[in-house]
Amino acid sequence: MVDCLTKSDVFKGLAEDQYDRILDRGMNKHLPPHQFLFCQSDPASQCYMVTKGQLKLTKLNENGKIVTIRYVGSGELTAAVAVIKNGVYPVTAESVQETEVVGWSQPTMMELMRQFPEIAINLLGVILSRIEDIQQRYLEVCTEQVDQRIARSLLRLMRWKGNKNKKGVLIDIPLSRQSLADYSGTTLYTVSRTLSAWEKKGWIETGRERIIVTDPHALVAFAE
Amino acid sequence: MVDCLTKSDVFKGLAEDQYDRILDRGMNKHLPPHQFLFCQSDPASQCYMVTKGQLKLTKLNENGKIVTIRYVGSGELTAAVAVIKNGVYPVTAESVQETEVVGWSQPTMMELMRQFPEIAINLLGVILSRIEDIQQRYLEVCTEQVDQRIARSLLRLMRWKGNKNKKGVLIDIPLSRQSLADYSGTTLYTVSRTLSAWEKKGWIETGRERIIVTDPHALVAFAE
DNA sequence: CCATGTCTTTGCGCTGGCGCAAAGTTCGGA
DNA sequence: TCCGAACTTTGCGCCAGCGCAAAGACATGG
Repeated sequence: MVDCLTKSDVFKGLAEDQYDRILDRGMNKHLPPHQFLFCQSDPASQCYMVTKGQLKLTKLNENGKIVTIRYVGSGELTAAVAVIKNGVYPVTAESVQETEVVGWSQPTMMELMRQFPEIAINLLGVILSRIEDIQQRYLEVCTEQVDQRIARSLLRLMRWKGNKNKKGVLIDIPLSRQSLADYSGTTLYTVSRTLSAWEKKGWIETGRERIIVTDPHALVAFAE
Repeated sequence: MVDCLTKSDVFKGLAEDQYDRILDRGMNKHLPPHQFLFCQSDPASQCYMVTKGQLKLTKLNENGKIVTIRYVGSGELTAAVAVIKNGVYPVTAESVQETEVVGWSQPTMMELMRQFPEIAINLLGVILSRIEDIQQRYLEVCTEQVDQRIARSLLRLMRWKGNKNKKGVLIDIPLSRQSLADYSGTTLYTVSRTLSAWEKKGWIETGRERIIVTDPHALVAFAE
């Protein structure tokens, strides 16, 4: 039995007891912060649903340069590639904080999809949203200036994991300048300089691995 | 009845007569060059399979800057979003040359997927490959230099639609400097300069909207 | 309370690549 | 055969953003 607040979109439309049975077929795993769940180029054996915490999906090029493809939060599924193809993981998954996941092997997932055809259809929908997200980010990185991209990244993270408090909206994961740079397709230095400028303008408030967006409206306008 | 050389991966595993019946459920469309099949932000009503020619999928940002997401050739499916979600097309599809497609409406596709569950599974596989492609391109545009990206784009197009002849491998679609720039996330000028340099080195041979890769090996090495 | 490691900031110089402008090339149609 | 439109090339100047270096801020454990 797993303590999962958000039921994954992949399993929506299923009855509670069916959902429980599906969870029982999976393997629970617990990850301390900064632990790898799977690595790029490893054979893809399992797909995972995050039940607590969050994963960061990154991709490396030949020269060791890194880029963050997306963050995966509670209730979200990842490594769908392991469900269908006998391939390798195209990305690396690393826990951001303490994180819990449920993993299903390829045969198990196949069996579940046959038993509950909803799942395949839902999975299609989830993956399509993901394509749209990465296509949008591809467009941005090709056509937008660095500071616009940083603004959009912040807004994206804010919508995904923003916690409203008296000061503004806190992005509720440990987020270093380097992490934000990897997520925006730029460098540590440029992120630092840009955030400093925005802090002076009163748009955000920053701390060590912590960002509060105090004026989301200004950021949205800036991102155009 | 449609003259389609390559059967789409989406319909593989189906018997010939089933395939024919599926094609009969679709609507044939013929497009002259540079015609739009559908436009970004239009309600997504149909998904399409290309049976002849090729489509270019592009995406615009707010300032009118354009980027090419991918090319779609004979036998490939596109606008899968129309199958599952009641959303809008996230990209614009434009014919490169004279092109023929078959289109299916959302209800028809849903019905076909229920009748032939293979299709949903195949579709998942196709879409996953597409995610991997765009994720890889996202990595490249974030981490690689412009000339490396142009090299990779050329190689990608070469593998996709290369025709070997005595001189080398001809990329067999009309491909302007501007198109290659849109596909590589750079500008017309930079592409022109880069191709000129490569031509001097004897790696390629160029003409108006035409590129022959005479030394693929050198290009591969350059792209690292 | 200090020590050590990690994260952040900022000055500075450099350069990859953008984009204008203008000339050259190619193609199709009249 | 000539014209005009579309495509391509190249010189030139400029600047956004990179990345080193060095100093500062913050957190954790002994």
